[in-house]
Amino acid sequence: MAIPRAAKTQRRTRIQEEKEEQILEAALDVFSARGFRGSTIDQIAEVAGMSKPNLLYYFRTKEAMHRALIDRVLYTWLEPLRAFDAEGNPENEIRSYIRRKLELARDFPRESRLFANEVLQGAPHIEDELKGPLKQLVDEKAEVIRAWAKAGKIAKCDPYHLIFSIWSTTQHYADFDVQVRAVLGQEHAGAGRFEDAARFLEQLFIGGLMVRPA
Amino acid sequence: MAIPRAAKTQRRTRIQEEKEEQILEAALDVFSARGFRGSTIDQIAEVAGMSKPNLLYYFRTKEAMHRALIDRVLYTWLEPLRAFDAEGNPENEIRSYIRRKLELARDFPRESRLFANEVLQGAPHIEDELKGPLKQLVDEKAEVIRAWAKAGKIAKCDPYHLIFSIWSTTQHYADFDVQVRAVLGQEHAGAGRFEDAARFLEQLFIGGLMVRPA
DNA sequence: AGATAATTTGACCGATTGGTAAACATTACA
DNA sequence: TGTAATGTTTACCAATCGGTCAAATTATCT
Repeated sequence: MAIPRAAKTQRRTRIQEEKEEQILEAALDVFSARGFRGSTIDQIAEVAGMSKPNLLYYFRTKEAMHRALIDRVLYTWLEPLRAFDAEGNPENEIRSYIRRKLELARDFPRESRLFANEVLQGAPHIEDELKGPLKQLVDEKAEVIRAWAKAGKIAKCDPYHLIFSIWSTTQHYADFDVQVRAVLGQEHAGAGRFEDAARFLEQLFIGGLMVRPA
Repeated sequence: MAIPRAAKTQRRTRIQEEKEEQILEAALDVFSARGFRGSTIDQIAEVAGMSKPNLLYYFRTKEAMHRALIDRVLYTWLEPLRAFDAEGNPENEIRSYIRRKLELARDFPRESRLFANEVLQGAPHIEDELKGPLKQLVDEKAEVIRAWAKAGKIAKCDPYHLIFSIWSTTQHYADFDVQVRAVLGQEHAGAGRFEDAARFLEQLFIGGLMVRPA
C-alpha cells in the first residue's frame, strides 16, 4: 500500500528527500514564470522529469506544491531585513541591506518572481504571512530606523516607505528583468549591470538619507 | 450574415462601441488580477455581463482582447515620461514625474498590474513594444538627464537606473498593494498613505540627486 | 411593414485541466 | 531470499478550457 509522504514511517526516505527536492526545484521554475493559476502540474512534471501521478504521490495537490515552495522560500527571503542591526552604523546598515537585497535579486530571481506573482495577484495563499510575521518584522525594523532619525543619525523620513522603496528598487531587477534588458539593450549588458545598479542605488539612498555635516 | 467588427461597414456601430468598451473594461479587471494565462474568457464574460460567444463575436480570441487592452493602455502609461521636459528645471521635472507616476499608480492600479503581470511572466506579448518604442523613449530621456548631470544641474548618476528606480518605487504601490496594506495595517490606512509616499519619494530622489550649494 | 444586416444565445466540440484507481515495479529489511 | 512497504506508471475521470456553429433575436433602413 502506498502511503505518501511518510505518514506512517515518520522518517523520510532517501528517495522521498531527493524527489521532493527535484519537484520543488521544477515547481519554482514553473510557478515563478507563469504564476500559480497559469501553471499546470504537467508542466512541472515535465521539468522535473517525472510523470504527473508520480508528482502527485509526493504532493497531493498543486496547492500543496505551491505552499511547500512558499514556506521554504519565505524565510530566506526575509533574511537580509532580519540582519538589519539596530546597533550598527546606519549608513553601513542601509548600504549593506541594499546590496544584500540586490544580490538576492541577482542570484535568486525565481524566488523573487514567485513572490511577485503571488502578491500581484492578491496574495491569496500568503495573506496570513504578510499580515503576521512580515508585518511584525517590518514594524520592528521601522522602529530602529525611526530611532536613528530621531537621534539625528539619518534624515527624518517615513521608515515604512523607506523599506518599501528598497524592496521595490532592488526586486525590480529580478521581477522586471525582461523590461530592464529590453531598455538597456546590448550596450549595457553583462555583469556590469549589477554593479551599475548597486552604485546608483547606494548613491540614491545614502545621498538622500544621510545628514551631511554642515 | 454576421460580420464581426465592422469588416464590411467600415463605420462602427453604437452597439459595437459600447460593447467593446464593456468587454475591455471587464478584461482589464480579470487580466490585471490573474494574468493572461490565469484568466478565462468565461470570467471576463461574467464580469462584462454577457455570454461567452457574445464576447467572441467582438474579439475573436482571448489574445485579441489582451492585445487590444495592451495597445490602449500603453500610450497612457508612458505619458508622464513623455512629458519629461529637457528645457524645464531638473528638480521640478523629476519631482513632477514622480508625482505623476504615483498618481497613475493610485488612479489606475489595474493598468499597472496588467503590465506587471505581463513583464513578470516574460512579456510574451509585448516584447516588441519594450524593445522598440519604450526603449527609444527611455534612451531619449536618459540623454536629457545625462545632459543635466554634465551641466552640473544634478548629481552625476546613471540615468537609466534613475528611471528604473522611479518606475519601481511608484508602481510598487499599485502592484504590491496587498503587501503594502498588510504591512502598514490599519494605523497607516486611508488617503494619507498617498501623501506619505509622495513626500518620502520626493525627499529621497531630490535629496539624493540634487547638487547642494556649498 | 418588410427586408436585410447586426447581435445574441444554447448546444456543442476537441483539448487540456487537476486529480484518481489500480496494476505494476522497486526498494528496504527481516 | 521473501515479503511488506515504497515508488511508478498506464489508463482513466469529471470539469473546464478556448472556440465554433446554427438558429434565434434584435436593430436598422427603406
